[in-house]
Amino acid sequence: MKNPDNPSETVEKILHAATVLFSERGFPETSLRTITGLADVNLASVNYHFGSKKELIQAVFARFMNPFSQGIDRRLDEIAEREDGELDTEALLRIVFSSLLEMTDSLNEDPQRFMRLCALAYSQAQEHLRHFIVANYGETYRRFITLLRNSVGDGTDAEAFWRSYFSMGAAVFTLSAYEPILSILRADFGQDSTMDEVIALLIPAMVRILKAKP
Amino acid sequence: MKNPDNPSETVEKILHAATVLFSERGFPETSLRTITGLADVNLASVNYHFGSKKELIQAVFARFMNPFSQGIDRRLDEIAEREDGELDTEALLRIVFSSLLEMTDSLNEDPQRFMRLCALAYSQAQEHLRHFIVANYGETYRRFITLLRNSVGDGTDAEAFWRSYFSMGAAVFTLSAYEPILSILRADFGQDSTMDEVIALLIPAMVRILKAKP
DNA sequence: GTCTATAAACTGATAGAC
DNA sequence: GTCTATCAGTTTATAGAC
Repeated sequence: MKNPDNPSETVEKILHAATVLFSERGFPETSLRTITGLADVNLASVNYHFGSKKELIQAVFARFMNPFSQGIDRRLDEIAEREDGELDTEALLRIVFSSLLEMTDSLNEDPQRFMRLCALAYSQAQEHLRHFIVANYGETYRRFITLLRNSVGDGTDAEAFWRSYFSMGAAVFTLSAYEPILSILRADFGQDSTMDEVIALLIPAMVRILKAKP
Repeated sequence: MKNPDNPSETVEKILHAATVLFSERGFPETSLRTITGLADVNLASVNYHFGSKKELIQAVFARFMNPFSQGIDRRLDEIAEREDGELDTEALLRIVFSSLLEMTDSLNEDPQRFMRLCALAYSQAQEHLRHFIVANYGETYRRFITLLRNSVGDGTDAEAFWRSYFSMGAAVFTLSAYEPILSILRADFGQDSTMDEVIALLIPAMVRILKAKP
């Protein structure tokens, strides 16, 4: 992007439209024409402002990931400063989810959309995107995962490693498909759940996966 | 397909090549030219044998899903016939995983490939595919999910419902990304895990998610 | 059933006027 | 910074010869 610190109105319109369309259809299924059409800007403006479609995809992620990783780092810093800094498994998971919701709230975007983009980043042929994410946010990720490993207690490294992916899968899968799953719950049981309620069920479930057997 | 019961060699070559390429790149990223090139058949043969790219995608799924759902039904039938038919949560999960591995083994395909196709079916714009799966295999799914619900004990329906999706996410996410996750385990810990070992860790983790609190 | 050739419709990207 | 027009490359799908 030409000037990431002061995005023009056109840039913001493109980023929002791209977020909506990418999360609903996937990256290759969404053409630049569809994005510029929804954003009501000229087709050529994507290449002018972002350079290419790949760089637009990365910019969409950076818009979410920058405040998200900063939120996690800030919360970890605050706890590290305190003498009695508690860092049990549940507290660490709460840090992630509160950072996630704070970020989507301040961007005025749906958390499900961001989770869906994350799922797409790992299920579609977007090698450039995974490299971009690891290169820019890998440090915060490694800091967190080390703390998480220390919080889950004994057990072999390989066990703890796979359990962390089991719990990540539970979270990413459920939250990225939140709306369709919810519509099944409504149809089959006539019930409803807010995302806060789902996260309240999800956190203890993740703790139970992550913790070594009692 | 013209004659699903006796697929020609051309049809089988196309289905295998499509399985490999779709699972590695996703559906829209894989062109019919790439598929017919790898299968070493003529470009026009896909439209001749399957009608369209959409129907090819559905045929790829049917090849896996038919023996998979039949395997689950057969095992459930066998247990239902026995007087002492045990149907606890772990036994039900073992039925799914043994049906999965039996199916991929008899097709001589990689289970990870099939799990990756499943993840893609729900993360890409393939509405037609999700309809196809629900229409053709929904009955076995509902039979299984009812037994699973009965096995997990008390708790509200909404809780049990969300927990079943948490555990499904843990399984689909981990197994569909088995190779890339394994390469991280090798790089960071110098360790290795077979898929059988991962499933052996996964089943108790899923049971712990599914079961209401002790 | 298999092939070639081609239609018809997209795609991302860019040159150049304003 | 925005626009039109267009290029060059791709895609799925099909018509028609063999």
